[in-house]
Amino acid sequence: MPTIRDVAQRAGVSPTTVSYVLNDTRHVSPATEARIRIAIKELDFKPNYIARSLRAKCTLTVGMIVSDITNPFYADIVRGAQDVLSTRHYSLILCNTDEAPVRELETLTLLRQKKVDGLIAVVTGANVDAFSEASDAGLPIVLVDRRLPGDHLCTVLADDEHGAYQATQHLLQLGHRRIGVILGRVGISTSEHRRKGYEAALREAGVAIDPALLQTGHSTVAGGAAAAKALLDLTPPPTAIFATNNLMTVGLFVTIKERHLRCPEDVAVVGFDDMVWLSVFSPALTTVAQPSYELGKKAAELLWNRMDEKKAGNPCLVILPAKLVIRESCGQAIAAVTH
Amino acid sequence: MPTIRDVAQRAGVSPTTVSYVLNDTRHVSPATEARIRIAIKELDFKPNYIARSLRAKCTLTVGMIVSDITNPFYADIVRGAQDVLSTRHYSLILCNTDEAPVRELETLTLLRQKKVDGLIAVVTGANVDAFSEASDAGLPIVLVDRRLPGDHLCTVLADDEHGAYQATQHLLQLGHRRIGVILGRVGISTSEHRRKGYEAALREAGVAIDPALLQTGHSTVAGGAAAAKALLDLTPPPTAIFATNNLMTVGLFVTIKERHLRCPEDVAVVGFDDMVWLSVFSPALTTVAQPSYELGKKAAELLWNRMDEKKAGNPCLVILPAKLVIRESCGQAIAAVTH
DNA sequence: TTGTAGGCGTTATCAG
DNA sequence: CTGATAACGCCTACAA
Repeated sequence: MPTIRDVAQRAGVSPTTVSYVLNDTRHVSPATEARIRIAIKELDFKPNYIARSLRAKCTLTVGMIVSDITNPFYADIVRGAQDVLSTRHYSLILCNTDEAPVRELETLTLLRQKKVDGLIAVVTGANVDAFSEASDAGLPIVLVDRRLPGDHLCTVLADDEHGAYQATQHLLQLGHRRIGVILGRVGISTSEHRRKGYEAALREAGVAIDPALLQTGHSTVAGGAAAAKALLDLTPPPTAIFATNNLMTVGLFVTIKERHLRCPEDVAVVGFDDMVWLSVFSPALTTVAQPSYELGKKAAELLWNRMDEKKAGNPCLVILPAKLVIRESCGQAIAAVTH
Repeated sequence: MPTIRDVAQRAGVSPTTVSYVLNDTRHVSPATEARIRIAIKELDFKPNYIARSLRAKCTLTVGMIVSDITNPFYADIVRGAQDVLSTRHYSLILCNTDEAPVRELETLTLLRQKKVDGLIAVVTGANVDAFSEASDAGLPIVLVDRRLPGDHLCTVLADDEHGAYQATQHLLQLGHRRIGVILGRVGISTSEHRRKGYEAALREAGVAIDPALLQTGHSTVAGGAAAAKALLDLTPPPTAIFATNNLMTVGLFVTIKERHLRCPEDVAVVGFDDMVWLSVFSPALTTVAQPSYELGKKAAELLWNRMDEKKAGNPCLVILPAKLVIRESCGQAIAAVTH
């Protein structure tokens, strides 16, 4: 691999000058510049970014922490972030935590050691101090999807509460009164917000909140299935179920299928998160569509501002709308459900 | 940020010794080691990996190029690779090409400049020379999912041909004789292999190959929908359609839904790629399941061998089995289809 | 058992 | 308009 010195030698100038033309950072006579460019071409010289990073204290790399890239919701977020960052010539180191606080912490440390210029993270909620400390130490950080208590960091969220509110309200309008809800881990801000939206809609409709109708679990297919079983085992069972994330929704359908129940005839369902394939199979899922791609995009834009202008600014909170997409899985209005 | 010198000073030793205890690379008296460790703790010193990389010529970072992380198939591959590499303390720079050769080339160059220790790629097929050159220049590379002509690089594939063969054979056994197939871009090795498998099954069954029944397009929902329309517009239309990747399968179902056709009654369908949610909605999809996670895992293992032992070895070709998962979307055996 | 010194490939200050 | 020169933070002969 040729270095800047090789180029300099070949062009008969000093490495300094080569560096300057490379970065277009001071005027160089057309003649020498031409010679240098030729040398660069001939040697097929490409600057070593590691060396540059060491010197310039800037790596053009940002860290991205999500719980699992395999979850289409996070994949969308990553893509959104990546699209804006790659435009700015940043690349992205991707890390999965699987919701494990230790891995999150290790990852954070690793990324700091690799000197990423910034960080976008979907947090587990367990490492509040570590993130604060990193931020205080000067690392630009933007959280996506979930907030951290205190809101000391820049955060981009979907309007979970309103999304859940709309979903629940929709079911209420269809005549449902016993509406089960499947929530993710307590302690994650999204679960909290979605529960609030659910309760707000019920309260507004004058429907009493039955704690037995709230089931929480890990945001996985298994977690959703377990919660679904608990709900369907109630007497009477709910006539509708609101599953508040994509994997748990799948778990719910696994259970529905296992029990040979029909949707929406036996249970109406509203999910959370949207994906193309949810609209083409039966029952096409009524769901709260999160602006997943935009979440990532917005997070990256905020991060970029902070990295670029070095103006840390105050922590900010951006909330993007979530909207209900009505399809078949809720069925038609039902008269009065009396169990 | 404290440096190794700060630690040395605080412990009253030379930076050298600190470095040696850090890397456990030569014997140090217990007493000094203890002092050093205390200093490290007190200063909360963490080595700067950029500096280390520059010196050690090893970044503990590998590049991963896929066409789109938003496609669950690639997300799985990435996850598989990541799981094995993170165990080895490597992190991963993720890049999307969207099948654009230019972006692929830019990405390759960028990753080389960032001095990744290795590269895993799903190639577009257009930059054969660039990849060879990088490999010749000493960059360990493993291709996944698609091969490049000449097979000069280590490659991990799914058994596309046999997968497609099984799918087609299954449809034949059910009595179908006019079987349409929706293929991805020609020029991508997977399309070629899947076509071969399809044709082999037909040939074996003594069914003539009708070119009108082969439709190709971009591996997107839109591409799949277009191909589906072309097939369904034939007279007579095929009684079964084999869609050879996940996005195109969705496109097929979009079209089926638009035309108010029933599956499997009006058209039987076999897809490619499996995902949890495909098994819970109706019609549950019969599909050729690729070992996506294992593809990534295997690729990373091969890459790791090359990076670790510096034994480049010969290019190798690993083919992982793809297996047909039978569900409802093919329906029951039909007597004899005579159009 | 420990330390000195040089260099990895760039960039940036300062001087010419 | 151009060049020495000194870092950036770490590793590793070589020397003691």
